[in-house]
Amino acid sequence: MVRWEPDSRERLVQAAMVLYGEQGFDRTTVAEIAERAGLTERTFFRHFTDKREVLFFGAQALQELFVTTVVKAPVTTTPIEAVIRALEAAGEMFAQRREFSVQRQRIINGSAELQERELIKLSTLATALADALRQRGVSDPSAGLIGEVAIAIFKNSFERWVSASEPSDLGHVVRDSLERLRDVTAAT
Amino acid sequence: MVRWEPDSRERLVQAAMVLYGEQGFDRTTVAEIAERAGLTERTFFRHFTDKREVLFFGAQALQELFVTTVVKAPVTTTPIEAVIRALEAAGEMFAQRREFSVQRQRIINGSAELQERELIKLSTLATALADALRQRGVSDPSAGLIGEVAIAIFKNSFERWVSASEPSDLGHVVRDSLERLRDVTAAT
DNA sequence: ATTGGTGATGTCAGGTACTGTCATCACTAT
DNA sequence: ATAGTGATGACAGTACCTGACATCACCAAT
Repeated sequence: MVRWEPDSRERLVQAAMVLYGEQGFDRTTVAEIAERAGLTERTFFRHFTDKREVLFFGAQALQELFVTTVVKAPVTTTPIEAVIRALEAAGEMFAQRREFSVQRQRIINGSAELQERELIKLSTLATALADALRQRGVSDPSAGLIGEVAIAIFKNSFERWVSASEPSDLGHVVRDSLERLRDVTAAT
Repeated sequence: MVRWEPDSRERLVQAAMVLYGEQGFDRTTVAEIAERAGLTERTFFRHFTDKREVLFFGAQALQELFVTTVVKAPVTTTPIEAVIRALEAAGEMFAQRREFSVQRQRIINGSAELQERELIKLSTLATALADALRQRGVSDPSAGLIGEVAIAIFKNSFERWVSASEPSDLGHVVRDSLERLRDVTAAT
């Protein structure tokens, strides 16, 4: 007889998604989540540092995808192009989980606390991108700026992609945003 | 005999800055702050929604400055130029409080929680900027993008300005970042 | 087969952030 | 005088999160 059911982590994520979706993040307690997953509150906090983190377990994978895409781009690729390719690669990753992404975003948009967490994850991504660019020899101040702007594009594109009535290609939205940025920043 | 000393709000801000600076944000309790200000914990939470907000009381003024600068810019001004002017105006505001800004930023950089709060304030600024641009007739998707990118530039510039050994002009740093962005996004 | 170590979980006690509710009382207007 | 107001205090309670120790299926070595 097994002492515990396996995949407790996944069960906690499932339970949290359902409850956050049904009652909202604020009105869901960690005790409820744990109970629904057949576990204890204490165990929840062994798997996730806090109540919010349960929705952001995928962030590290995304960051790794970003970084390796940038680092592995051909030497002739311009910095901005390398970064845009990384965003496109992320697009493919999200394409397979559109429904999940939409639900998750709905939950996040319903809670200021969750939005804060999302923003700091994106900020970490920006820093990671900047580091990857420096590895490619991009100058220090430019790397930081490109990282930030890339994330601005990503955020903007992702918002549009998630809220679109017709499922579209995130990669295309990203390209479109870059074009728009060029138009808009062009000197008069 | 007066029942209470005046300026309780300011006293709380003062006390919080000192204690956060001395012991760090995490190891400071609201009870300590209140005691140092000669008040109770409950009163702290009447003035500020949470422990972090005490460091962000100036955000609204900054936002108003941003928005009015953008809205009042001459009709002939391009969107990106209007936004950059707003950042420069903010630069003048910060110039008079450089020491305070440096100390405040040191505190924020020492706490992940405070960084989250700062990011959502900046995000709100981006939205406000986008709204102001729409008022100027900028198309919907562009307005959002410009707002985000403007904030990316601001964040980047402010970081450099605060960490510079020699006090510099924030407005110049902003201009410099925009130039850099143009170079970097230019199509090959 | 026995033994002992390991790792995931449970149990319990406690700290701190934050909230709701009611009491207090200088000040103000009538 | 009197009643109303507004900022504060007092106190109880909830929920997030942590530290410390106990439990016990599983596994490896003897």
